[in-house]
Amino acid sequence: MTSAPPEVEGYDKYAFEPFALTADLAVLTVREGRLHVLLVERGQEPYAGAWALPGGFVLPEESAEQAARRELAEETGLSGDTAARLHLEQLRTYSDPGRDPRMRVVSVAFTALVPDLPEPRGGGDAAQARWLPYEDVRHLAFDHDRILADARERVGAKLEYSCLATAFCPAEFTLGELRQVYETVWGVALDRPNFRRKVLATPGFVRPVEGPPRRTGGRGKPAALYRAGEATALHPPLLRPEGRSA
Amino acid sequence: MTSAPPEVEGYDKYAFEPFALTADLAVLTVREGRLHVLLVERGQEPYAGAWALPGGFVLPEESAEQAARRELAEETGLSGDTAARLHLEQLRTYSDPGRDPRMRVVSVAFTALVPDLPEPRGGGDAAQARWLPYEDVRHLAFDHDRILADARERVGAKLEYSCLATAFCPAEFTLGELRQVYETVWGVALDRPNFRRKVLATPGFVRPVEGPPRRTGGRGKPAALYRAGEATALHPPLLRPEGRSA
DNA sequence: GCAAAAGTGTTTATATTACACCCATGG
DNA sequence: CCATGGGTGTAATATAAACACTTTTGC
Repeated sequence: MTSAPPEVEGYDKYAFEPFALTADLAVLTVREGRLHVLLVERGQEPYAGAWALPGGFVLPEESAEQAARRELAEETGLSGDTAARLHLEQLRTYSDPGRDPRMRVVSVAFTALVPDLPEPRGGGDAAQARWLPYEDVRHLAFDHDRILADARERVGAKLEYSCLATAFCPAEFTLGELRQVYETVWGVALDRPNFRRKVLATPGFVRPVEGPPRRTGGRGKPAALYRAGEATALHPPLLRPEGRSA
Repeated sequence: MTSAPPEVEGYDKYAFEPFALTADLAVLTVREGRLHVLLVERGQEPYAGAWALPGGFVLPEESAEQAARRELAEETGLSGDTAARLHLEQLRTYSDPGRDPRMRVVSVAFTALVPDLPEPRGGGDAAQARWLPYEDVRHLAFDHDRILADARERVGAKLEYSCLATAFCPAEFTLGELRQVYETVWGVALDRPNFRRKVLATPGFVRPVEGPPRRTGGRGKPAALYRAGEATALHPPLLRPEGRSA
């Protein structure tokens, strides 16, 4: 229910301790066989000089998701057009009192899965923005360590039963690249032939690219190219060998 | 990132349009083979007289989850102790500008799965509180129709790969009751023998109750009793016949 | 006895797993 | 020609689905 604020009956917006709302992003990508996270170096207190997830305050006329896209474009130099098309997913909201020393700040966290992008340039409030390997990340500002860990867990689980993995790939990709996404996020090796059959047996997961141009990931035989299909769910799911879920 | 609010550098908490934060709950139960939702009738404008999800404002020293438990206890007459033990799960946050006509209100929505409880008594801001069959619910206040639909979808998906279904059951339950949870939420009939094997084959899903007392759900042969086990994930998952996922 | 639900067994289909093997390319 | 990754085939195993049958209760 959404009745009037406590201690107030006449909707006096300023009569109670205000909340600030931020949108923070865990932007993940697979680069050189390792999971990477987009981080910014904070330019001001608190936590000046520390690494943090990109994000910022939600403006009065924005939804949290709009704010997330805007902040991402501002802080990384992505074009607004690219940011508008990104796969963004709401992760959860962090509302513990005291998570920001200045005032009551509630953060709506998002997860973004992106293909390997060019190195970002800093901008906005961020002193600099960089991709860092997930394993090397420690001691982020605020409760961002926890947010990042939650994002990683969620992504690992969603790969099992959704077609999300294609979001890590460029528009056209080989099945080897797609498999590498799973292997990187799950940290296991998958059987190549079985992976291929599984993916191709799922209607709408990937669609072969017509023109028989082929491309190689480096060495070896050139592979057929695919695009992401229209399906979003995976049935039956692709379970990881030593499975866990959310 | 969480730098200073826009248009402000000195952390003047009152210099920008304030947000209010609410916690709203989709409390679901299975009753007489149908999914039911706990709703309250609004006692004041806006939407006075309309049905809404229980919930209310997050207080300055609370997290959203604490607020959700407190509001649930207040509005339904559940003991604070019961509310403290409920299975509560954050669903998502709704932040569209304009979702509340009075001011900028952001809602953190939770889903609660509860066993068949006694009819609630109204309290707090609510004129009355009632269980209503999910299928009959329409035209809730604010964007609560959407929140409720999201909650239902999430619960249906989570039954597949988590042990959540036991949250709908009382402390001791029969496998028939557990199966009815699945059948009700998914709207399909499940094969009894196969369901039984599947549940018993999952370590930690249910634990048999020692004393061989047995109980019947109504007619038929008395069934063995079980308690919820310590497992939270289901591996491999229990897929619904005509599957979908989140 | 009959209906209803529990519980056991069995058969068949489908999915997963673990390999062996050939193909095309770069160096 | 050999290392590397793409792609095909196949047999062994595990899981899921369908259904027949016995048991125990209330009425």
